[in-house]
Amino acid sequence: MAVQRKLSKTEYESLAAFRYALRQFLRFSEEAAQQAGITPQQHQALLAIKGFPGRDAATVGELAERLQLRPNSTVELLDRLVDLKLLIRVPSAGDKRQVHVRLTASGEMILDQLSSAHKEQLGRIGPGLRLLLEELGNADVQATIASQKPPTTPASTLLP
Amino acid sequence: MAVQRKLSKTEYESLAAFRYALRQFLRFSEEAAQQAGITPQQHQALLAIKGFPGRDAATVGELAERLQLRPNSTVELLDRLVDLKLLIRVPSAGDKRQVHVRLTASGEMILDQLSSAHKEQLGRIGPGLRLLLEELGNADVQATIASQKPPTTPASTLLP
DNA sequence: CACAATATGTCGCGTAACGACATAAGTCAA
DNA sequence: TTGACTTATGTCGTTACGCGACATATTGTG
Repeated sequence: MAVQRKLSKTEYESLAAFRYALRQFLRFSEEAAQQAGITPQQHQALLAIKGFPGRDAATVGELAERLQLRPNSTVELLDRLVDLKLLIRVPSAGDKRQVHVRLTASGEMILDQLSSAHKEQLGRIGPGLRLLLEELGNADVQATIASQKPPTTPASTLLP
Repeated sequence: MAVQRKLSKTEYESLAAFRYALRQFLRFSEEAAQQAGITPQQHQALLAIKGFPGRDAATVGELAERLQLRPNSTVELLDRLVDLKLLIRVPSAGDKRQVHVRLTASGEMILDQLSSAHKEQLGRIGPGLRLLLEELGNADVQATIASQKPPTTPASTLLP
């Protein structure tokens, strides 16, 4: 299938607006993590563990997938969190190659605080993000090719 | 206003699922950029320029805001893109402190290719992301505090 | 006109993620 | 059982991005 080329100016603006919103959210997240005394990556790891579907622990491999990191990078990230006493390694009962990882009380506190802040922030910006995504989904292929007929007013121009 | 604490397991899972989806998208984006021969950051810069609202050029400061980077970091990023001949600096007509930046033909080609791929991908994952955001927005504060009554089945458990 | 504020640019540093490699534990077939 | 092969985790040196601190040029302001 050939890649469809020649996007309209409006589509570029929509894509850019989406990334801008994403970066703003990630910046908020980074600053929140820093204020909590950890790095953004450490925050992500804590959340991936506590928020693992159906469990509140996970193996290194599972976290590597959820964080989209190489397994060895994940090990290094977890090492730092263990040093901070925010999580502990738990030898797996079954497969002894695996190592489970679980939050400590300190880890839970920090994650709780950060997650509350993030939930609030997502409540604020969520609707805007959804609008941007909808706008990108509605991409009128006709107007895209012809680069004519301005499509429905882009949400990107409506946001602050 | 006091930060609301004690999130439910479901809320942690929703937050984690959202970040997982985000990371998957960003990973896709990173790989697409690499295959196009540039770094993810360079791709973001090209998009921010071409997708700047109302213009197809921007100043360093404007890009710093849109990319959520420090101005000096932005300069370095732009330097690399100029080296690659993907964009050019244009002295500002008015304020001579400012420097505008614009894509070259090569830059346009690469961005066009990448943007098409991203538009496709967002068409695929957009609906899932919107569901996750809606789920996070609907956060039933009642159930959150009591940590009881499983809320509406989380979209995170429905996705592949 | 002095002086503060703004915009861009330079340099050295800290660090996160990676690739390449190492080790331990499980699996499977003959 | 043994041996070969795979999987899971961990170690180490390298690379590159973003940053803080600082420098320069232009603009605004009293």
